[in-house]
Amino acid sequence: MKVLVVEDEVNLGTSICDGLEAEGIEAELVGDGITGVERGNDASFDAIVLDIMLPGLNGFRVCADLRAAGVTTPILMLTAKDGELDEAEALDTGADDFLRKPFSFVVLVARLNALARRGARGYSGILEVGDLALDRESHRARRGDVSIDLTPREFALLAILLAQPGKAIRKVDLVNEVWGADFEGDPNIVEVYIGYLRRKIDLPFSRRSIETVRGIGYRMDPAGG
Amino acid sequence: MKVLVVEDEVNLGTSICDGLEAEGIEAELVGDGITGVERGNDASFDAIVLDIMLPGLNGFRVCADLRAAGVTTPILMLTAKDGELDEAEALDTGADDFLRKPFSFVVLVARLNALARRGARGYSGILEVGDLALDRESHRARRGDVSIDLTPREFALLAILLAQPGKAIRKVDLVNEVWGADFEGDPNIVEVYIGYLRRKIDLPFSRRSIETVRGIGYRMDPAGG
DNA sequence: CTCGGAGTTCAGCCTCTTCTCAGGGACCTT
DNA sequence: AAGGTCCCTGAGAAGAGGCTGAACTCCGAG
Repeated sequence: MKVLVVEDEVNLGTSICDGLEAEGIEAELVGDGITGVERGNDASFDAIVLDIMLPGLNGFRVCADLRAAGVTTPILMLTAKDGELDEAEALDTGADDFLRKPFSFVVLVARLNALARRGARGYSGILEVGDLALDRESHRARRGDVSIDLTPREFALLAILLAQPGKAIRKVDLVNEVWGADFEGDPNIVEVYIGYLRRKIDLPFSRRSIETVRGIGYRMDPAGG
Repeated sequence: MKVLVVEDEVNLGTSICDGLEAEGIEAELVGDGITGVERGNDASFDAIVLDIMLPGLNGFRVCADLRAAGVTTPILMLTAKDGELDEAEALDTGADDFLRKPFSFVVLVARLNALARRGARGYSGILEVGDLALDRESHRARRGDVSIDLTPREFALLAILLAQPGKAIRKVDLVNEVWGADFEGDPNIVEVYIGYLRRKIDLPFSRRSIETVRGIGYRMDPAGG
């Protein structure tokens, strides 16, 4: 197993690499986004760990560029603790997983193993459940042959639901993922946006793909509605 | 049954061990992560209770190290009250189950019994007895192929019963687990909710999985009805 | 500057859940 | 068989949770 680490903070980067090698994982460190894109094209990596804050190109850009270049290596993004929308945006730009800083090293290794196990088929650019699909590249949803425009918030929310079909996701988790952990507004915002989504992806098609789990949150029907 | 408890807080650790021994479970206490890894390699333990906050190695690390060393003993992690992400990470690093602090002792014993019974098979997120299953992820029950929606109260109650199939559980314990120790309403509430559950999981299937133990409480038929 | 889209807040309405209560039934003891 | 205790269940009140339309802010495009 061989991993590319793109991280400009030298201390963090070297400690990640040292730790990975202690686990028997080969690790290569690069310190900026441009080099990251260059090295990322090397198909011999089993996974890429990518910080968001980078000199040159930021992590989102690196990720998007790699995907645009046809690289399918699994990418795990390191997001800032208080970075609102970072995580949804990470998935949005083609990352396969993310880890919020500060993160536990053990968890990093576990996630990398999981990603590498899934291999390159993990990333398709499209999240699909039944006839409902979310295309990260065109930033739109599709129900069958019908394209659906979504706002960024709607997109982020739907991405979280589609990533775990069948799983009931608590409202507070949805807020954390889409609006950020430091969101202090009205939690009712989730219901409002679920309402928007239903009017776009369910009502016009007489479907009920987003199920309410009263007292908990929402669940994506694994059959897509 | 023999359990290893890894907990640095001496009061909590000894009270867990004393409580377990009162239940006829042999318990051994160690106070730091490094000793935890050493003792955890002893295959004679039927389960390991592991706190996350530990001196030396934290709980995630202990868990990962044990798994890396090929130890398959079921591990139950104790997670902080407000650490929602801890639980996902616990499962990620190889734990079989988790319990959020502060926890009820009865639940701890129940979970340990469930884990030990399952043995090294691992945590699936699903409690299953006969053809009756409780899926914690989708937050639903299933009888055969039929999905059953449950309210949060019904879900919690059924979870307790399913965790200890065949064991008669006292009504007062059910109240404590589901409604909390400070519940001061009508104890008849248990009967009412047992009734709700029966109407959802038994009557439509002509089963009798929840048995009344007169004068005591209720028991889950280990055959699932 | 104006317009429109996106994001958010809020209040009212409606539905479902929770809980209480009381009557009747089941079971046990004497 | 009588009486007592325990359990079951239907009805309904109270309240929490969820949905939605309306209005407001913010911001960028034209």
